[in-house]
Amino acid sequence: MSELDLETIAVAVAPAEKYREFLATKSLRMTRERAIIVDEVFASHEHFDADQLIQRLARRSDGKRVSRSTIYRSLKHLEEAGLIRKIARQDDRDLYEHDYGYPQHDHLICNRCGTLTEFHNEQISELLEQIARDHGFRIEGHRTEVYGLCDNCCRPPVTRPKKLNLL
Amino acid sequence: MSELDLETIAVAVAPAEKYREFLATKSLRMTRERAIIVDEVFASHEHFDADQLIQRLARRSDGKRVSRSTIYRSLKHLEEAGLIRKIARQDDRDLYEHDYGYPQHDHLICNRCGTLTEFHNEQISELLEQIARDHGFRIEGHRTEVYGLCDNCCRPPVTRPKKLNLL
DNA sequence: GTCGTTGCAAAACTTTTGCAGTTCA
DNA sequence: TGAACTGCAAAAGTTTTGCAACGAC
Repeated sequence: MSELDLETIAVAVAPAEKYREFLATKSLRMTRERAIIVDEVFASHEHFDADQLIQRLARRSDGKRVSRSTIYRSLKHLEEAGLIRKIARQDDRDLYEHDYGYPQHDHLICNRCGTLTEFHNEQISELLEQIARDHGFRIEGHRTEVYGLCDNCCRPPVTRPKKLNLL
Repeated sequence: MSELDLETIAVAVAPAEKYREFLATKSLRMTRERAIIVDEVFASHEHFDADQLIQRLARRSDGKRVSRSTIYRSLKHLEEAGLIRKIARQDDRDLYEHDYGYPQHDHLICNRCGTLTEFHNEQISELLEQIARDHGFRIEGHRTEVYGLCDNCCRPPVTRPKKLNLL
């Protein structure tokens, strides 16, 4: 099984604080709603889409509800602030992941079960840098999505005929 | 300036013919509309989105109009048939490019002007193969998008303030 | 007090779908 | 002839926006 082999990197300030700084630079305000959202976004390291975040916020027992519009508006901010980034589209929705306090990485995406596996490879980054240089291009970021079948899905089905279990 | 340094590869059959074969395998029919669409899609090698294709078809002087629904339906077929593929999202629309008669490649995408520059690098493919192997993952394809500023956009602006011209 | 912000409902947009009539094989 | 196809209009689904009330600084 492929395990997550990346580690969280040390960050100078918490996401909420970084968000606050970002807001300050644009003369925007840290509101109750924005605090709730950045909290919830960084409460779990899973990738998520807008709808899932809306669900998670609706499920909170503390009644800290935030409207759909505000969530969409905040996702834009968080992306602009470099706290999260879009990684792909899945089921016609934009998928986000943490971009702050987490090293650059790419994804293996299973065409059958949708599982995302993260990986990091420095050589690829170096090659891309080289290629960009050759084209007079200044890299700000990249996204590599590898599609195919994950470990689980390219094995023969685990639910074999009973007969085989007896062999 | 970065020029397109990829060449069209020889293909055994024309796109329209390949489409016909695909349709045959699914007991579908080659209709007047489908012929018009595959023709128009392969008339130019530029990447495009559904709306642009609709515009191009609407602009045809021969009056070969095709409805929006049929175009969307055909794009799905063409993708499934391996004739085109989605390369990214731009302006909230799926962007397509030719996938038949054209070698695998990736893109440098300018964050400012949106220009797409194609490149191909075999070493990256090999690295990805290696990484996939390590994870028990079977690659079916990949997409690498490099974001940043293209050659043009990372130079100082050519249209300077008038004052500077007088210095 | 001044703006920025929120929530709501409505709008905007791309893409999909149901259906009646049409066409291909 | 019959199943597949088209075009239309309507629907679906996500994301955005106008606006009046509200809240941060």
